Amino acid sequence: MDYNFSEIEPKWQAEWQRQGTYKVEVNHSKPKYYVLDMFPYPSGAGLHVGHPLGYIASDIYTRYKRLTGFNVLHPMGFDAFGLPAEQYAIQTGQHPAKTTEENIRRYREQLDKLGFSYDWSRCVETCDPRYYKWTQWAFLKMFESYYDIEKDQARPISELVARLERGEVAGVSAEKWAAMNEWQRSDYLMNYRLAYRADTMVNWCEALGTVLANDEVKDGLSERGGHPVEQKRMKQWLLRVSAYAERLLAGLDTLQWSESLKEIQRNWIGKSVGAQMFFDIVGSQRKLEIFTTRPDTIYGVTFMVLAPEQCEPHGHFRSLCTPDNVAAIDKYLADTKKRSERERMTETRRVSGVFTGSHAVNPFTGEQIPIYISDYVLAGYGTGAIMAVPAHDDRDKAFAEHFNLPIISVVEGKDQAAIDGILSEIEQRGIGSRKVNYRLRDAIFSRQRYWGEPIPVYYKDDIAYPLPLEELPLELPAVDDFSPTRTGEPPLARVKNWQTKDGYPLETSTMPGFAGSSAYYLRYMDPHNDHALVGKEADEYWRDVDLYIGGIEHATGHLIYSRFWDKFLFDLGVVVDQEPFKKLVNQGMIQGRSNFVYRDKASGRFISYGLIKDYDTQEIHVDVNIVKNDILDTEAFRAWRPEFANAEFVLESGKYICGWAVEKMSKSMYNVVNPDQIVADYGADTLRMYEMFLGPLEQSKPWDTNGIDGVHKFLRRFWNLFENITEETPTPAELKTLHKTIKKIREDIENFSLNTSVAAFMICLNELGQCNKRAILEPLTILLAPFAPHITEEVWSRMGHATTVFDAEMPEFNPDYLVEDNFDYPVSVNGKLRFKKTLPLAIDATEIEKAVLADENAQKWLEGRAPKKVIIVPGKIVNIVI
RNA sequence: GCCCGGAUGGCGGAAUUGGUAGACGCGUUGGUCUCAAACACCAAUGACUGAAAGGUUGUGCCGGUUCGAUCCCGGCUCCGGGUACCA
Repeated sequence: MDYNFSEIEPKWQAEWQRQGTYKVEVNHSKPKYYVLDMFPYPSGAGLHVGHPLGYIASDIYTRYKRLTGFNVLHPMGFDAFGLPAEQYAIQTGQHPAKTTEENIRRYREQLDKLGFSYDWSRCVETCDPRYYKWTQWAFLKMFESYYDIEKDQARPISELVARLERGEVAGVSAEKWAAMNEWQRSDYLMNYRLAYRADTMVNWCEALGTVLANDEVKDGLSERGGHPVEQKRMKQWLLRVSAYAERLLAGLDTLQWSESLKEIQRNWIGKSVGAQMFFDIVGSQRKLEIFTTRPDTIYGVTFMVLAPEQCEPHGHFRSLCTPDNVAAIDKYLADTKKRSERERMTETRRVSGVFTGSHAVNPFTGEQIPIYISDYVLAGYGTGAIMAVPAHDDRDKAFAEHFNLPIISVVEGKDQAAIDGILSEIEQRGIGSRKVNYRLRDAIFSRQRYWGEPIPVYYKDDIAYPLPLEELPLELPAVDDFSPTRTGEPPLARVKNWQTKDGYPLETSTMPGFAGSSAYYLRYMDPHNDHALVGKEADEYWRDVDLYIGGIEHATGHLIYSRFWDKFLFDLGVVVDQEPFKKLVNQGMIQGRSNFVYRDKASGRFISYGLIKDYDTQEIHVDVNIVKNDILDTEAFRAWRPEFANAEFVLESGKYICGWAVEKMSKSMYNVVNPDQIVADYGADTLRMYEMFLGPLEQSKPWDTNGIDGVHKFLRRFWNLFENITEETPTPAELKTLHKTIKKIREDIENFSLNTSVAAFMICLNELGQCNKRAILEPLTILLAPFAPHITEEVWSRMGHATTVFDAEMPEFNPDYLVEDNFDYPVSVNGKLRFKKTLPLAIDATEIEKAVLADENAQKWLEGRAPKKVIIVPGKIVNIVI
């Protein structure tokens, strides 16, 4: 009987579904394990061969954990809100809900064909009101919370109000609070709420008609679509992520993430420790506040610099601009504004600036130093003003050289003791204090778009009020036009009755993409709970994600927001763990491998790759699906496109060889490989094992089907062993092979070294030869089951088992089978002569030395040269030094 | 610029982290089967040299430590990723 994967695979997929093989429930008699994939955005293009890489790895791990006795939660869902569906809707008028639903169905079909062990009864879709009810709920909780610095956690805003009423908040007396009207109070509390509305500089994308978060902007262009992004002042909802900066940073140390990923997050949080200092201003009562990490260089300060925004007509330091300089300053401000946008695109920098006309006083030297304005100082970081030390900072130096300002060298290298000394003095003299600054900004939380969660807030006299929790979910209303209104308002402004029951207008912007993905891992634990995001029992059992697999591209977005969200829920007492993702593995990207044909410009014939140097040819992308091992299927090529119907070829060795290159996987390069095609040709088990065999999981690599036959051949050989299974007793050599393989596979899975484990299976079969003994094949089947679930399930049932192979137990490694009587010692004589000597393992070093020196080979070599010493690494090597 | 990571045959990649470099797979060559091709199976396969045994050389480049270095140290080159007037 042949290995008929196209019959076996659908049969078992249906059977697993019928039996609910992968359904999991809370089970206190077993240890839990939670394996999570980053859920996909269901795009219209469907899955390509790169998507499943991480899913296959996590599925192998899930099945392995289950076989070793864990109760494994392994869910899947869809990140269904997002821009592409909406862009498509604007173009075609098709409702995003409809296209999203279709895409999800297609994704689900494709995923099912690969034999994943997801518990689909726990599937969540972020655009489902039953799901986004809890996204909105968390938002309202954030709105009703503030960050208590002393307790170092989020607390209800009502506690802050109570403290204000008692006059316990610095700067606001009880009387002052009592005297405030509703509008003023709302305005004041907005400075504290964890979800707040503020007038801020935002990344505005004209083409997309919406604002974007910092992590959605790359090199001044939108991440989706690559449209230009500009800075604009707008009123927006934000999340006070910055309040959690220190906890987000400290928490990293407790996680089993790759160092590079942790480093990306550390840089993004960007903690810097230094001092906040106040400089007197000549002829003014005001002080100039700066932040520096190097207070020890204070004696080298020769000028001050302000960010341009500080000196705009309504800016903080406009008053420092003296009348004779105002004209020059305004010209400079106008120039920088224009320039900054252009420069973001070209990345060129040049020194520029203008003198304010005012001077500050160096508190340590008493010297008067000029105050400049320059665009190299950023308004958004620190205090938007710096003390310039040209001798010890490259940017300050460039500026000083350009404007002929003095450069005074004062310190050599960074000396923490000196810094601490100066800091103490600064604090003593009351001119500043120790201060920590973070680069991490609050996350902008409104998008001027339709296809997202409505923000559950309404307005009364321009004051924002939360919708009562009982009224959640606030469902996204139907519209038939998805573009912004004529006045530039979001699509929800078109909705006739977009208001509360009492007629107050609702917020018209929606939540960003990261909202729905921030707590989805919690919802999987208890997906049908109508009373809570996650119930106590479910949360206390499943706790956190033990293993999270996904792409590195979420390092500064989802993985920051999600950790923030989790910490907030922890403060609320809703979840028991402070970190959501204990261990995280980033799978590499699968790139496309394009193929080319070469058309001779003179004759129009197609020249095989090895011969093109003799012709003047034009390189043309050819569909990789009609090329195998770089050999073109010439008939398929003629059928591919009408203009090639009569193509003629110049072959080498009877074949047309194509050229190739690694490029991004994309339709236009004809290098997209669809997993469905591979599954049809080779089966899901082959695809699963081949994707793992391709190389280390974390590494990016081009998709290349050149080696897939080797893996398929392995499965066929495995299948054939079961043809005439016998009950014979295995030989010691066979048992040794089996246990060597058990050891290797178990270690490799634990280390995610899945490429070498596939190799280990192949070595195992090579060594076993035609061995068809049940005592060997049965444990081998269980071992292979995580990798190739269908074929193993089939042979398992043919071996007479009534239950699924995944209810079996993973075979244990027994070291006794690996003990050998003799061992090959490689012997090297001073690096020249090398030979192998078989010696008993259990003999002591001097005996080994004697035996080696007595060896014929060694004696011949050593003739006339006395050995100085013999180095023996037990069980490994003998080295004779002459 | 700064911070991470990497470089091994014709190709993808192994190497118990200081102990026989190149596992496993692909490709290539030769063979068996076949009228033939495909499939399958067997064998060889880093390079140079040699009829062979063997010899020489070999993990991006230069140098060092060591009996011994893909691995450790110093200095480069190139490639990938993150980040960027962050004071």
